[in-house]
Formats: sequence, C-alpha cells, structure tokens
Amino acid sequence: MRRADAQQPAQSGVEETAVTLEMVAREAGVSPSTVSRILNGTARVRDTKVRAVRAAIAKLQFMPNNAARTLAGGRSMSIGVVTQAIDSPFYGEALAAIEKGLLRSNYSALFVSGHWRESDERKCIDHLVSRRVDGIILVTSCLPEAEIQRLSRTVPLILTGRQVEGERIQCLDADSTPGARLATDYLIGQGHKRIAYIGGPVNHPDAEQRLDGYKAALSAARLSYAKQLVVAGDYSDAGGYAAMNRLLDTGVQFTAVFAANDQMAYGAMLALHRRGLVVPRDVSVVGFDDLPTSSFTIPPLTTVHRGIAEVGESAAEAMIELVEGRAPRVRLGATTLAVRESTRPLR
Amino acid sequence: MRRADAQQPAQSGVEETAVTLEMVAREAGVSPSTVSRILNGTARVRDTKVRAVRAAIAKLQFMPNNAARTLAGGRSMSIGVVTQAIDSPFYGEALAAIEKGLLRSNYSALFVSGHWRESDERKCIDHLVSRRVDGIILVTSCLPEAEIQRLSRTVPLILTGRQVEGERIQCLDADSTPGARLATDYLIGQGHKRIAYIGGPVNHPDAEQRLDGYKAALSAARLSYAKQLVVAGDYSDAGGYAAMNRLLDTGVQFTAVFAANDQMAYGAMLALHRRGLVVPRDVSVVGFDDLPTSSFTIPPLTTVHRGIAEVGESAAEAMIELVEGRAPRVRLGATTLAVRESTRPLR
DNA sequence: GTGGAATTTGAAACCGCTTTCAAATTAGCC
DNA sequence: GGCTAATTTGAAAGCGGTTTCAAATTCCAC
Repeated sequence: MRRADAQQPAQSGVEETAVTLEMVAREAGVSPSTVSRILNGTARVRDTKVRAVRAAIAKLQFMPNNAARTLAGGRSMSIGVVTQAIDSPFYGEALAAIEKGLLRSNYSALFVSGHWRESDERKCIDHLVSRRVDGIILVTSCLPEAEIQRLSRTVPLILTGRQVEGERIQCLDADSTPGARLATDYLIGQGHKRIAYIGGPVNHPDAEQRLDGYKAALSAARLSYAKQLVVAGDYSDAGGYAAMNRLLDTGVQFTAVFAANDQMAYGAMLALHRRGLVVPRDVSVVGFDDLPTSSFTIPPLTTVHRGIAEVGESAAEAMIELVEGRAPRVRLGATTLAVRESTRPLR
Repeated sequence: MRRADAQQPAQSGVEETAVTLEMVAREAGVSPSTVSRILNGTARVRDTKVRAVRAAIAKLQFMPNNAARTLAGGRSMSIGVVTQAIDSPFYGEALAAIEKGLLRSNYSALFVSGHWRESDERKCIDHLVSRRVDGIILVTSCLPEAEIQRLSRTVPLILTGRQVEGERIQCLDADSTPGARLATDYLIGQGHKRIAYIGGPVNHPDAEQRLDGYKAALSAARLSYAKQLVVAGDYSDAGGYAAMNRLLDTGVQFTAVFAANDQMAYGAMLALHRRGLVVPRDVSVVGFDDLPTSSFTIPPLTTVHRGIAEVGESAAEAMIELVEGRAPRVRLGATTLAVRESTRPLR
C-alpha cells in the first residue's frame, strides 16, 4: 500500500511498523510458541529462555497485537458496558466503578451508550458483539426481555436495575422500591402529610418501582394517594424544573416533594427558589441516587443512597467470575437515606 | 476446551458458535472474497450476487468478526479516547460529544481514564496501542511533551487543552487564558475590585492559563494582584468548598470570586451559604466550563462557556479526517460568558 | 461472429497470535 | 549406564477476515 518514495528523505515522523511476536522469538532465539507461552503463562519454560525472551521484549518494546490474540484465542479480554448516556452523573459514577472493578483483572471495558432509544441500544450491542466482547454489562437496558434472553445465548450478561431470567444472565437487581419507600417514610416520619412526587419517564421499570415505593409508604401510613400531587419528569434537571413548575401552577398544597432522582430534585429546587420558596423552610425535598454533587447543592440534598459505585464494582467483578466460568457471588450494598439539609420536620 | 457432555441433554442456553464470512459465502454460492468485497464496497460485484449475499447475511445473521478484520485489514476502526476521570461532568460532556462526532463514521470510541496519574495514563495508552486503535484523542494529557511526540510516531494524535508540535499531532487548543480574562473582566466591569481567585491544581497547564487570564485582567484594569486573594483548589467540589473556607478564615475582604472551574464554584457557593453569605448579594461568583448542571444551581451560575460539546465533536471529526489521510480543518467555537444569576453589579 | 479490452470472480497468501501434537530433551531410578 | 517417564520445545494448523493476482466472464465494436 505505502510505497517508499525514493525522492524524499526518510521523515522523522514516519509511522513505525509494529514489532511482532515472531520478531521477538527470532531475537531471543526461540520459537514463537515459546514466546506465546511465556506471555500467557500457559506452560513451563526453561528459565534461561524466559530471561532471553523478556530481554528481547524489552529491547524491541514488543506489544502484543490484541486483534491477533482475540482472533487466535477466541477471547477479546474485553467487557462491553451499555449505558444510556455516558454523560449524566449517574452513569458516570457507574462507569467509573465498573472501570475500577475491572482494573485488577486483565479485562478492559468498552463503553457505549443507547440514549434511551431501543434502536440505538440494539445498534451498539451489535457493535459490541462484532467486537467479540467476552461479556456485556447492561446498566439499565431498554430492550424487551425476550431480546435480552436471546442475546444471552451469544454472550454472558449482567443486568443492573432489571430482573430477567436466564442461565447466562446475572441480575444485580437494585430494586428501587425499598429506596423510594425509605425516602417517603422518612418524610412522613417528619410529619409531612402532603408529599408531592416527581416521577421518572413512564414505562420505565426503574421509575415504576420508585412510584410503587412512594405509594406503598403512603398507604402504610394511611395517607391517601392523590393524583394531583404526582407529576411526571424525565430524570433530567430541566425535567424536574418543569415538573415543579407545573405542580406549583396547579396551586395544589404540599410541604414536601420526593423526586425520583437527584437531577430532577435539583431542577425542582431551582423552580421553588425562583418562586421565592425556601428549601427546606417552605418545602422539604428528597432525591434519589445520591450523586456526588448532591452533597454540594444549596442546601445539600437529602437523598436515597444506593451505592452506585459498589453496584458498578460488584457488577464488574461478577462479570469476571462469569466469563472465567466461576459462579459469581453478587453482593449488594444496603439502601440507605443520606439525610442532609433539604428536609426538615414539620412543626 | 468445552467438552460435550453426553450425559446431559443439550441445553437451550448453549453458546452459539458464530457465523463466519465463509459460511455466508457457501450459503450464497460465491467465494469469500466476493462477500468481503460486498461488505466493504471495495469492488463492483454483479447485482445478482450482491442480492444472494445480502440474503445469506440476513438469513444467517452474519456479523463480521472485528478482530479478524482488524488483523487482516490493519485498521481497527476504533479511536482511543483518554480522559482523566470518566465520571466528572466535564469529561462526561466531552466524551458524549466525541461519541456523537464519531457516530456518522464507522469508527467507534474506546474510552479509558488516567486519573490524573502519569503512570495510569501511560498504562491505558499502551492498552489502546495494543488494541491497535487508529488514532488517539487525548483530552487533557498529563504526559510530558517528548512522550506525546514519541507516541505520535505510533499513532496519530489529537490533543485538547494542550499545544504540542508534531506532524501527526493536531491540537484543538482551547487556550483557557482568554476565558479567564473574560470572566475577570466582566467582574471588574460590574464594579468589583477585590476579586478572589480559586485556582486549579498546580503545575497544570490548563490551570496556569486560567490564572494568567485572571492576572491579565487585573493588570489591564490597573488593579493590583494580591496573593492573599488567591487560593489553590483541585477542580473538585470539595476542593472549592475547602478553598473558600480557607479564604474566609483569613478574613480577607472580597466582593467577588472567580473559580477556575464550575465544580469548585459549587463548593465555594456552599461554603458561602454555610457562613450565611448570600450569592450574589454578598459575593458574586463566576465559574469556568459551563457544565450542564450550572444552569440549575442556586443561584444559576455565571460561567465561562467554551462549548465543550463542540470541541469534543470537532475533535472526533478531525480525528476521522486525520486517519483517513485528509487534512483536518479544526473549528473552535468562541469562548463566551454565560451570564446568569450568581453575579451582580457592585453598588 | 470474433478479437480484445473491461469487468467480475476465485484461489491463495497473509495479518500476528494461540494451541495441538509430536519430537527432543531432561530427569529419575534401578 | 540404560530405560522409562516427565518436561520442554518447535512445526504447523488454524482463527476469520482482506487483498493480490491471474483466470474467467462479459462487453463492445467491427
């Protein structure tokens, strides 16, 4: 392809041709198989040769070609991670955790995002499959159950925030119901009776669980569930802002709000602020997720903490177990409420 | 490796063996070369065969093995992206933008993070190289210049937030100096004379530029640069919080603060809030980066907007040009100040 | 209908590594 | 020292594509 141009002098920045395992073998005076064995530790090799090969590798600065390894070995040593939006503090935290969990292993992560669109998610999963990832972690998938099961026949799966049966599927089910229950219970315990709810996107399993938890807490306290106190959001700051405005516009009375995630809580707090309402004096606000920023909002946000980081890390570790053929043991941190300054007891 | 266990009945969830190009060829009654040509559009193929192959691909659900393609073709069709922390709203936005910029091409991104540590960054770059990425985008690199230049002989590079010479290096230099100047000028224009500065990590080219901009603005307005008004942070919320507390503890007077990034501004605002100081009534605050959340802080933050998203997208597009051998034309959005509610005119 | 150019095709080499299999070496033991 | 068993090693066959090169077709003008 590239032809040597005799006219021009050799350029300093010319592309270097890669060092191959064969060159290392020749340099060390052994066969390629031996080099491979040393590289992978797949067999004993006489000590003198090990040293010779190590030296050759160092001298030549050899770096194995991953594509060749994948092709020959049948494993890519990489794990696909599907999220919905790589920005978004929530996924950011999860991804960082997964990266960390994979760190000690030789696997590395391929991050892709589905943007909450089934077609996008499908496309990027195909992408991962064609890259022959050894496993896929689905951090909240939008795909129908049957499709996930079908996918699991191609590659082992770990799901978070979702429960799907399958022998090559492991669920780190971070059921949101108890967390939502916890948050609402807390507000009720603080004497609040008129608690508004800003929900997540409709038809979203996760969001539905949070609504369920809210309802369960109300009914356990014999408080009636009032439709006019519930308004839908979309898990974004702007959505929370708009939702709170809609709520205020209806004139319905409430002393507390539970937002289905922290970002919407931020938006809601701003909307309250704009109307001259002070949190928590006039309205108590609780969020869900405990994003890193939530300790630094004004006021710092009371929110449901589920240890996204632990879940992510745990998912990564479980995935390694899974692809190595061991039985993954999943541990899930407890859901707690981080009580900060956006709530206060009523009266 | 896997041995068929005659005792057990075939399991429904058994791993499917992948469909290969050769199987497609056989199914369609053509040679593998022909299938390859159709796949890549590298040569004309009779229409009847094209249709037969297309049908076979669909029937068999063929998905090319990326490792094989990379090995044979010499290109992996993937771009490495090195950031410092995949969480962090700043990088999140940049990564999402890069992902978007790569979308229309056939390239995909491999994200890795260096955690502000040279050794980590080196390790993950090696990782990318061994994966034979076709190019690397360094979103703020910690590495010494010489090392970056050496790397560029292996793979073409795009740097952001940094300026390094090299024929296979493209810099999207988002010099921070003008932005910092803009922010400080604005505060001065609003009548502020005692403007504190919360800086980024020391020895960080980016952070130094911001300090330079701050100083330049002061001196242009014939205001003296006072050491006691300057305090170091680390680009994190917590760092900004601590920095502001240190500043307040010294008792030094100021009516405005310029924080070298938005996250530190958040922390600073909380510290002010805790001491009963109201933004912007008592102190005006300006940040840098214009993170998505900054429209939703209380009050919404006045901050330097550099269009991280555009930079990221532009970097991705330039990278494609670069690896395809065309000359990249980089466009950089203008740096502007997003004036919101955290600042007010003095008097 | 025919010759020669242009277009389509397939065979085979190769990309760089892993792994099997059998040969070569070394070790162990009587 | 000689024989077997255990350990090391290398040759060679893939892995699943791409690409070159030459053969086979098709096309066109006369």
